[in-house]
Order: sequence, then structure tokens, then C-alpha cells
Amino acid sequence: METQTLGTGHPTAKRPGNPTLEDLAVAAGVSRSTASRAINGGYKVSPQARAAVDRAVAALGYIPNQAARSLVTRRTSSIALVIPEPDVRVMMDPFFAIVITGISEALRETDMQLVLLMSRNDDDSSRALRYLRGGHVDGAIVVSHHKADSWAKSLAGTGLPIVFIGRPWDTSIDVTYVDTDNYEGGRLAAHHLASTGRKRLGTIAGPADMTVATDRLAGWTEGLREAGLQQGPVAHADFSTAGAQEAALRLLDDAPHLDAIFAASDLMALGVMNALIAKGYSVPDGVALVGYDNHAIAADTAVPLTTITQPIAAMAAKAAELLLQKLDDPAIQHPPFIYPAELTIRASTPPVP
Amino acid sequence: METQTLGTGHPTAKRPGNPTLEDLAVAAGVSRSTASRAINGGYKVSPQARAAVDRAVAALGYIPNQAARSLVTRRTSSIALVIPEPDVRVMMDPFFAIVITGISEALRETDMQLVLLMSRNDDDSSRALRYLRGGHVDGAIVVSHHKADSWAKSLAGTGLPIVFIGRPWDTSIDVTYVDTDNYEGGRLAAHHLASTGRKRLGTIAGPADMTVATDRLAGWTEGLREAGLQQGPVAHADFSTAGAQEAALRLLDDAPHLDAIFAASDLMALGVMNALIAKGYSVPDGVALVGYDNHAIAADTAVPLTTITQPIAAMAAKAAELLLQKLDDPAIQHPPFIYPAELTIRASTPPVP
DNA sequence: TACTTTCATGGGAGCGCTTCCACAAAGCGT
DNA sequence: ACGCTTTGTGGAAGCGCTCCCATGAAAGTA
Repeated sequence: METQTLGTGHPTAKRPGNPTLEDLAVAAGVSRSTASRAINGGYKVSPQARAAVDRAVAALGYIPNQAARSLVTRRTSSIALVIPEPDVRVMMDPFFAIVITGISEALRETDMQLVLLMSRNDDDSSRALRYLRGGHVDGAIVVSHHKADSWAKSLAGTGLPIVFIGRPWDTSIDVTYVDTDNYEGGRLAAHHLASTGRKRLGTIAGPADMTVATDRLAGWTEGLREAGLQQGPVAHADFSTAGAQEAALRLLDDAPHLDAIFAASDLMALGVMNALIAKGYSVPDGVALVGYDNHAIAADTAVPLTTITQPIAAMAAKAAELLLQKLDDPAIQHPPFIYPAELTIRASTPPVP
Repeated sequence: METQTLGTGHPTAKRPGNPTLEDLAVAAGVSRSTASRAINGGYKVSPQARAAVDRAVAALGYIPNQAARSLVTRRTSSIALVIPEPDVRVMMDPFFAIVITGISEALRETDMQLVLLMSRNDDDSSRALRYLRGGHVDGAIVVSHHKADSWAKSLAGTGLPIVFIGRPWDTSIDVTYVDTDNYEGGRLAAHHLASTGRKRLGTIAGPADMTVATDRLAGWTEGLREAGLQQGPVAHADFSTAGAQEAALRLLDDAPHLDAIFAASDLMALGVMNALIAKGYSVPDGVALVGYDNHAIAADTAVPLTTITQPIAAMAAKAAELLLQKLDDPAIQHPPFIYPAELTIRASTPPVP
């Protein structure tokens, strides 16, 4: 390492920049303490002092220095959304977009800001961890949590309030999470397909290292059992269209006589549809198809998609809300919050002719 | 389980919080100054002192308090990505996902973190502005900039380094931006459709208050002129599938004899396709279709989509890179950085029979 | 009137960190 | 030997803010 850092210009010796609280106080003709109080809710501040400060704020365009503030308050007014996903494709899943907007919505009326933290590998994930532990944020929401991720354990020790979206693997320690009823979603898919008269059902499940995927699969399996159908073939994919397409091709090689497929996400259902068409199956009469998420695109495909609808935005908003509560009272305990899944029937699952 | 016992281990007495630099120094047997130097690159620190500090860091799990650090350095090690979009649907555009990943990629080797700032209306946008000016971030990247947004003006005064993705409206003040050649993209679309023998061409353009949209439209218009075709009908939509679908229906009402449509995004092309099918047109033989972006989905639609490919990730990464340079040297001037657009031909634009 | 209680205020002590500065200890020419 | 620079070091001064506390004024109570 050369001595590059110190060589170049030093950071603006005198700061004509933003006015400080001191400047504000002088301009308002009060003390720094009073100015501070006036700014922070005005408790124990006379109306005239408060008005003077307000005027000075406007005149100077005063904006508090957040670093100084959080140095003493130990609050940063921002929370992190941790997305431990390595791949661009996964980020494109509308799931994340909805989660982000859901959280934003919940944060609207607060002064909290959302910091997006994407980690890609062990290296980065420790970097992300450093960030979280460095006092950068007051709390974190973790989404798309994989089995190998050690967020729960690593963060539990730090005392950083944290809420998971989607049940984490390790629920032994006290973790707060919100989720949708993925088990029931899988079950609904199985029952619905059975009710249309399909007999040979397969599924493209999500990654085996995510509870959201295993739960849907478990529900699906149970649904098949309840319907008196035999267990069909299962292939795992990564929730992406391309991944599912490939998985579906494998699945169809192994089990060419399927008459229905349940894909654990709408994006994956698209991939399955591509695979089916490529293989010459007719959809939906030859092979029926059920997706998951009720993504906007599900209604607009060539064959509109029957799918499992889940309130992702509400769930994300709830996660944010729970986190805010935890920030308020770190000792608070939240039971898991599970949203229902429901079936949305479209053209991709007609009754058997 | 109502037991309020403190079963979960917590050494949280009063403030066992993170160890401070002072603690570190004591543990390493050096002064606070030396510990600080050792941590920050080790300039003018003896190897043994440095080793001692490193050991102490590991032993204590020391992580610097970012607030204290940035209070004095006036650096926060994070930059904001500002997305002035009010609507969930827009967030779902893969464009943003790619931008985010592109920026993340560029930031990988730095210790910079990305803060996502979404603003929804005037109220929030001033909140976002406060955030930016509050010393929360070292710089900002603004994407999806609308005409009415006053980011450029508002931020120019603060001295906050800022880079736009997509040419901003007001380039009078010195703004840095990266973009793709939207004009050329529009032109390519027109020329390609003309070359297939289409004569009556319409377009679904993006919002009239975004340069990215007006540039594509201008290029399209010029392309038509160059090809000797008459100007066709134009409808504007908001880059969403649903919006484009509606716009396309209007467009087709006004001009039912179109034999080709250029949609200014792939998502909008999907909407156009839906509208065409709903209206009983045959795609692509009756009406050819060109999209924009080359989104993953463009290749997977029922009729694979001819589209304009643009290097969004590269552009976003470049924006981040330029911003980092500006952080290093605020005085640096960057000329606009424009990436090329290129045509990707698929099945949606066959030659006229 | 004398007293307690409330309220508003400013002084001052940090929060944890970087960095200026003085200073001692080498290095190294002559 | 002598100056001279180079290097490593610790002390101390803040960065801008919050908040405890002492102080005095106003208001309530006797």
C-alpha cells in the first residue's frame, strides 16, 4: 500500500457547509440545549423560543448532522433489508420488489430509511455482517434466508433487532418472523389439481435449502396423500424461469406421463410452460399447471395461470412493523405471524375432458 | 409459555456494547492514536504495534463505530440509489433489479454500501432530500428521473456528488450521467420494422416526462422518416405492462390498420401483445412487435420478442464507478457516458409474407 | 409572605473516533 | 562526533450532537 490516501487534498479544513446546531442557536438567540430541544419535539421549550428556532431553521436551512446525532443517541433511523442472494436472476423476482415496496409502505410515516444489503458469498456476507454490527442500522429484516446462511446465529449475539421474512431454519433461538402459509399453499395446489381429475402429478419445488420451498413441497406431498394420489416426481430449481425450465425438462424425461405440474413460483411456472411446449405437450389440456405467488404476469401468460396467492406486501409491511416495535422495546417477544395462502383459479387447470 | 425467565443467554448488563477503540488500545498495549492508525491502513505504525492491534481486534471482535468515525471524517461509506417512482409496478421492472445488481457489482471491492431511497411524492421527496443532505451518504445515483423531479437543482447546491442514470432534463448545470443510446435504439426499431416490409407503424412510448422515453420516440420518428414511411400514431404509457395494454387498446381504436408496433420496453410489449390478442389481431403475422431492454422474459414469451438490447448492468456499474471517482475528487468533471443500443431479432418481427 | 412545585434555560460533559502536534528514537549523511 | 530527516508514538483537541444537571423564574399552595 502506498501512501495515497494522505497525499491528496485534505478534507475541507474550514466548513462553510451545513450550519451546525451552534449556528442555529446563535441565529435563534437561544442556547444550544434549547435549540436541540426545540428541534426534537420541543419538550420544555417556550413557544417563543420554539418559534425563534423554527425561524432560524428555515433561514439557515439547518439539517442536523446524523452522525453526531446517532453517536450519542445510538440510533441511526435506518434499518437494513438483507437479501442473501448471489444471483441477478433471483433479484428480478417480483417477490423482492413487492417486499421492498411493502416495507417502504410501512416505513412511510416514520423517519426510518431502508438500506438494502445484498450479500453474495461468505466474504461479502461477513462484510454485510460488519455493516450490521457497525452501528449502521437500528435493525434488520432478512429475506430469502438459506439454510447455510448464519444470519440468525451471527446476529443474535449482537443484540441487533431482527425480523425474518420467511421462517428461518433455526428457530431454536428466539427469532421473530412473518411468513405465509406455504404448507397450506402446497396442499391447496394438490387438492385443486386432484379435483380437476388429474392423476399423475409432479412438482418443481424451490431450493431445498429454503423453508419456503420445503414447506410448499411438504404441503403438496400431504395434499397428494389426502387426495389418495400417489406421490409424483419432484425436481428442485432456484425460483428462476430458466432454472425451472431445465428442471422441468429433466422431470419430463423421468416421468413423461404427467398430467399436471405444480411449480413453486409463477416465474418457475413460466419455465415449466416453456419446457412443456418445447417437448410438445399441450397446455393446459394435456398437462395442467399451477404456479405460486399470483405475480402480475400470471394472469397475462398465453394460458392464464392458476396460482396460489399470498399477501407478500402485507407480510413485508408486517415485518417492518414488528421490527419497529422491537426497536421501541427490544425485550418484546413476537410470535410468528403467518398469512394465509389462497387458490386463484385460471385457465391453466381445466377439468380433465 | 408465559415464563418470563431469562432463558436465552444474554450478558446484556448495562452497556457491554461493542468494545471501543480505547478498549482496543488497552488490549493491544498501545495508545488510542496508534490503534486508530493501525486500523486505518497502518500508515506510520510499526509492524509489531500493528500486529498487536490486529490480535486485539480479533480477540475483542472490535468493530469501529461508524457514527463516531463519520462524525470526524465526514464520510459515511455509503451511497444512495434514488428511485423517484411512486408505484409498485414500476419497481417490478427488471430494469431496477439490474441497476441495483450492476451498482452492487461495482461496489463489491470497495467498502461502500448501497442505500435504497425511494420517494413517492413531494412530501417524501423532501424527506429523501433531507436524508441526502443530512450527511447520511457520501453521494447518490439517481435513476428514473422525471421532468418534475428537482433532484438536479436541489442537490447541486448541497455539493453532494451525484450521478444520473439516464440523461436528466436539466443539463445546464454540471451534471454527470450515463445513459444508453435511446435515440439510436428507437431508430433501430423503426429501421428493422421497415426492413421487414411493414408500412403502418405505431408506437407505445414511455412517459413523456422522461428523457429515456422521449429519446426513443425521437429516434423512432427519425427512423420512420429515414425509411420514407409516414409518421404513425403514438401513445404514451408508464413502462408497465398494464399501462401499455390500455394504451395499446386506445392506439388500436385510433389506428386499427397498424401492421407493427414498437413498445419502449419489453414489459410494455407484453401489454401490447395482450391488447393485440384481445382485439383479435394475429401476432406476429398481422402485427409485428418490437420491445426494448431484452429482458429475460422477452425470449420466453409465446412469440419471442424482437427487442433492443442495452447494457443496463454495465451502465449502472459505470455510474457507480464515476460516483466513486467523484467522491475521491469532487472537482472532477465527467463527460456523459453513452452505451450503444443494439437490435436483437426474434420471432415477433417476421418479414411480411 | 414564604414555601414548594413546575417550567424553561444554558452550561458542560461526554458519545467514539480521527488527526494535529510535539516529542523521542532511530537512521544517515558529512 | 554532529546535525539532519525519517519514523513511531501518545496526548489532546475537537467533530456536532444529546442530555444531565444546576439555576432562576414563574406559578401554585399554604
